[in-house]
Amino acid sequence: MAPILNALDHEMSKLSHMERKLAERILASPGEVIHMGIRELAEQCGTSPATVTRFCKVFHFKGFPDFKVKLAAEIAQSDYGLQDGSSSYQDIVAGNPLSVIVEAMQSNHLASIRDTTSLLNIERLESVVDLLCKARRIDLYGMATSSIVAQDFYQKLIRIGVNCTAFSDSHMQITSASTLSKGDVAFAISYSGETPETIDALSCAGASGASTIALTSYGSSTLATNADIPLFSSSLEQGMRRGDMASRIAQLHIIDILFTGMVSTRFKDYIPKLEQSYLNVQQYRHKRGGQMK
Amino acid sequence: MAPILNALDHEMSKLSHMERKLAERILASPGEVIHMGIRELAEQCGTSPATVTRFCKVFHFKGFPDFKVKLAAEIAQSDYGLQDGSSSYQDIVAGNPLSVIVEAMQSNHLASIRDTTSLLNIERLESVVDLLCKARRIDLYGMATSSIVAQDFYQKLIRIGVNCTAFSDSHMQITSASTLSKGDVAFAISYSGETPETIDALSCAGASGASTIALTSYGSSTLATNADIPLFSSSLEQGMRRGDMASRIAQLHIIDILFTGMVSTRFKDYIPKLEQSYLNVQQYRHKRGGQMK
DNA sequence: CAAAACAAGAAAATTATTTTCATATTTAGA
DNA sequence: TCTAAATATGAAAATAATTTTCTTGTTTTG
Repeated sequence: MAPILNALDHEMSKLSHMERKLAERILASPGEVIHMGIRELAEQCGTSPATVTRFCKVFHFKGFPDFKVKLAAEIAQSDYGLQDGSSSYQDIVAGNPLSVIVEAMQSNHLASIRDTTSLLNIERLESVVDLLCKARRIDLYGMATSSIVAQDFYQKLIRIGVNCTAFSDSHMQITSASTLSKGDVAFAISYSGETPETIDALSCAGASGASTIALTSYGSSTLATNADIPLFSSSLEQGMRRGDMASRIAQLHIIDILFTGMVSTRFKDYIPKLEQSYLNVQQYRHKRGGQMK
Repeated sequence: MAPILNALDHEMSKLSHMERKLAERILASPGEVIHMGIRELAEQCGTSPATVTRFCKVFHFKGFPDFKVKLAAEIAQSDYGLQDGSSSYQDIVAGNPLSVIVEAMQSNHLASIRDTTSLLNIERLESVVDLLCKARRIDLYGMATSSIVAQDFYQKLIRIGVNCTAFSDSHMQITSASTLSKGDVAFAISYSGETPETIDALSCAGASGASTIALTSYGSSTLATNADIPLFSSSLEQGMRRGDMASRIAQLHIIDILFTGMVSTRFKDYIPKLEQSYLNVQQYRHKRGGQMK
């Protein structure tokens, strides 16, 4: 599966002192090594370029550049392998070089999307899509980070002519919620599921007769319990305070599924509007560009 | 699926005669090209090494060796993907059942994050993180979908006490841009890289003396060309009008990396602020909850 | 305890890549 | 149409990267 890195590890005992240092460095972060020069790698291992070249030849590569290209290919493949199975969330701590952050972030976001997808309940999603399609009016509630997700959904829905509004002001949320009635939908978003403003708004909407949907991180939360239909994004390990980054990506993933589901089931109604809104923006731009010249 | 080869194909019309020959040769058998020297490739295309180097820079690579390593990684990925067929971007069409949509969406979002990560230039990211950390003031520009990304970044930066603002109003963008000066940073976001309002704002910011950063989809665009430092998220096949969904996820992925990079390099300055802002929100809520009961 | 074998770096040689510069070609404007 | 500017391109110089050679010091072995 990973012939090169495997070989480095396995042949470790047969290598000389400096060669072992090289092998260790490469195994530690191969992703970094493929972007290094021979001089740089040698320095980092307290050795000389000559030794690096010899090292590459020991493993039957033409030279260092050849080694890099082959290693890059191997890494790309094994990164891909992450897709099936091992999903681990990495916490990010002080002083990490950017290359480590990039890898950790990729790993977190991939895991987050995968985990969220596997938690999805198709039937429940279908009910939500159906409710949203039939809704006379849709209210979106979300504070802080979750307001970003709400705004995103809002922009999408507007483009297909759905009557909806996104609120991040807690007073406006409640005000709007109290004017909803049967056939309307309130859609509340909260990472923790414990944001009091959002809980209040959704409860109020439910009391007014609207259907209520909650999108929160997986686990029993007040918001999810109060909703007619709860949807869940994957939750990260507790205490990872910076973990709402992956969660937001997962929530947007769900939003995309819901939106695409709406467009797909009501193709004939929505697609022309989507095309039209796209073209209108283009045309407006063109006109403006012409005027400016 | 294959951002580099895709870009070569897609940008073909914008390339010059010799550059097109190069693109064609590379597309014909990329697997061969990654094992060639610059001289060899030049010869096979009846051109000079100089043109090859320039060609690589057009596509924002550091140089020919950098191009080879990145291409090797991409080929390895797509080869692997062919085995289970799940790695390509899927377009979503009418009447698809939700289960298909869910799978397609997962595939798209995963591919988007992986592709974007593989395109990242660590040194460039480091420069951006450095600029952002040292900035006296940061302006964020983005229209429509991109304003969501800008808002997201804004919320993060505010939490660590950075002096910044996110604009989606084109007049405000320009107004603010013209008041920037040396030591300030303008950060523009656009999926297409051709949003006129955003281009104007970034140019204006540059003229005012600020450092300019662009975040766009991969490929040569006006916005990227005008920026001091361009950053790229992976681009989808043309014509996939609903494709900005994956792009937005990829852009948020980059924002997360930048933000985490800032926090990580300036741990001592930022973390206390981050903790404090978190605790303050909690405390405020608790107080409010008490009063209401 | 020598002689052979090996490891490893310094520096030279080679090779690869990038940049500069001069020239040819195309494009845009008068 | 002609000229000026912009662009494209290759030759060659400059730079950088890599490999090889040569030397030295170390370990191993008889």
